[in-house]
Amino acid sequence: MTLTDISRFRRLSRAVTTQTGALDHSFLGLGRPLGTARVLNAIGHGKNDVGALRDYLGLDSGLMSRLLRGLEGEGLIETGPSQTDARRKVAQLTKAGQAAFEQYETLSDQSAKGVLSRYSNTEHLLQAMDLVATVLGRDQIEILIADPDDLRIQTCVQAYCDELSEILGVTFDRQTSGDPEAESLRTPKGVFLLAMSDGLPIGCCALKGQSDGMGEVKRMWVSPSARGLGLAKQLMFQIEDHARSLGMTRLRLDTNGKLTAALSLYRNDGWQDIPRYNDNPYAEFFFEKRLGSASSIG
Amino acid sequence: MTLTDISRFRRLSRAVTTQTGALDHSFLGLGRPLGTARVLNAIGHGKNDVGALRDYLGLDSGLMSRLLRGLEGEGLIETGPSQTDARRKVAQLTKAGQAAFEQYETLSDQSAKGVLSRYSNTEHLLQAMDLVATVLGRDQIEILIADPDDLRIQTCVQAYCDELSEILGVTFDRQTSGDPEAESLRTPKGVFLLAMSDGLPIGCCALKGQSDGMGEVKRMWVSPSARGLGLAKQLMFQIEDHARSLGMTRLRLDTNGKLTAALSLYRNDGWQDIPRYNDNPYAEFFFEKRLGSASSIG
DNA sequence: ACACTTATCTGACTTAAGTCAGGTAATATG
DNA sequence: CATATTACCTGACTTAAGTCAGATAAGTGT
Repeated sequence: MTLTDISRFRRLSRAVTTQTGALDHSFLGLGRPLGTARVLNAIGHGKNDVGALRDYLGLDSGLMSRLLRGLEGEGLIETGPSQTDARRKVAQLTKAGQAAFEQYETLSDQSAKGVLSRYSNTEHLLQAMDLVATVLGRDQIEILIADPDDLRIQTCVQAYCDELSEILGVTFDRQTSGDPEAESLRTPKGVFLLAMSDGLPIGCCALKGQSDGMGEVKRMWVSPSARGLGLAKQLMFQIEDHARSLGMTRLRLDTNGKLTAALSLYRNDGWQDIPRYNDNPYAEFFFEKRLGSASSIG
Repeated sequence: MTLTDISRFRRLSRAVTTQTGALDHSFLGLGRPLGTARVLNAIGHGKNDVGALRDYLGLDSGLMSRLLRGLEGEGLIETGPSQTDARRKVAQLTKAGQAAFEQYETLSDQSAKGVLSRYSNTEHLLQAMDLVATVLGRDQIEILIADPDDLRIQTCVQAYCDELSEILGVTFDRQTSGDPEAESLRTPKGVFLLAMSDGLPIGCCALKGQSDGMGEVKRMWVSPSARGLGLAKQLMFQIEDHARSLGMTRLRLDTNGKLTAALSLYRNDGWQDIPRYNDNPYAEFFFEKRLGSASSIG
């Protein structure tokens, strides 16, 4: 790590503080203090539970209470006890609150448009932004179990297919590659993991349940903007954990020789080369891993 | 512009607010309020003039005064009247102030290192950060006149040569290409423009004075991180303005066919193809532009 | 039913930040 | 030289933000 690298990063940091400072400041243009505006926006974005709100915004419970009271006084929100636990409170936007929220949204969108229009190669810029945001927000990457039919999973799988088509130089057809039945990717047979970073799906990995304690790993994909962070390894680790808790003892997967990063991931992670076990025309390498026992899912 | 583009940008914005919020917050770890810390850091970074400080940090004169008094009370700075104008004040770090400043610097460096170490392809990440920072900080790009021997100019010219070598596939030698005498690039004969974005040199362009109202444009270069912002056009516009005010009536330049962006810039900007006028072996295209009269340098 | 925990509220604080109307000394201008 | 103007200072304010110690009501475990 050279000194110049650091100064280059700090340049981004400064640029970004200024810019987002300006963004936040623009919120003040609507006449509400920043704290109040933040609460209003968080509620607008679907954070209704007061406890979750406090957590998300990092506010003291006393302060939170007062801010909510203020918004209530302005007629922008309504609060009431949670249905499941009357100690908890939930907040909702009133019609007036929805209107105020949309003002903020419009402002924010305009600001974003303004920045994006400054640069001619928008896609290039957005990719850079994706990468920076993913790296800065790394702590907030969360891996969750999703349904195979979930729209976010579909987005990932589509990206996976598009990318394979490009790398292999032929159209990658899901059916031909042996697209698993959705049912075999749901609990209790299997599982579909989805990696999310601040609302954006950035990776997935499926575990397909078979018989005799055998499982197959499919659709391992990590978005280009999230590569180099060790996400694939993390996904694989969790897949193995799930496999164990589903009673599986062996895992298999197939892959293509052009996916060198995947090959080295598997080989460094205890997978053994085995002979072809299916007729997937895109597959050139086949791996198996025997699972040990002890483990836990964090 | 699609909705997704906007949401992708806003994702960066959020990630970055959080991160830089954390960065700023780390400043609080040293027990000084943010305002005080900002003033101390600004002075440490060479902003000594109190008026310039106020301007830079956007503070009210009363507040500024109090913050300075506080730092003085802690023994971290010393202030005194400016030598040129006794109404003005200048502030300097004391030995203790220097030590405190370095604590902040160390903290900031560590934080930057931490983020950079999260991602394996550091250069790729830094390029993305450069691009984002440049776009976000576009308003702060400033073009100034620099001496040909200025280190920042040398950095740009070196990058220019390296890049040409790569594009042309042969080592680009400055001497062979007709490296101009430094004197012909200084006022009153010519000018060397330097584009800076928040402390980083991101582009340059030289105007070489010749005889008979003739000038030659040399060393037009814009950093990859700053392309697509129209900076080359801006540089060229200012070069032409300087040429006029130096009494020039015609400009020439040569370029290589592989530099397609440059070719279209010149052709769209009123330059006429002319026959070869020198023996620069790297040059394949030659242009001339006749300068009109009225103009001003903003 | 009992003590205990949890989620939110309230009132009384503190601190940071910023605003504004003069005040003073140095400098610029006619 | 008298009269602005400028740069900074001071004191009296306001607002936003945050802290903390109870209070209250709802839920939990034995």
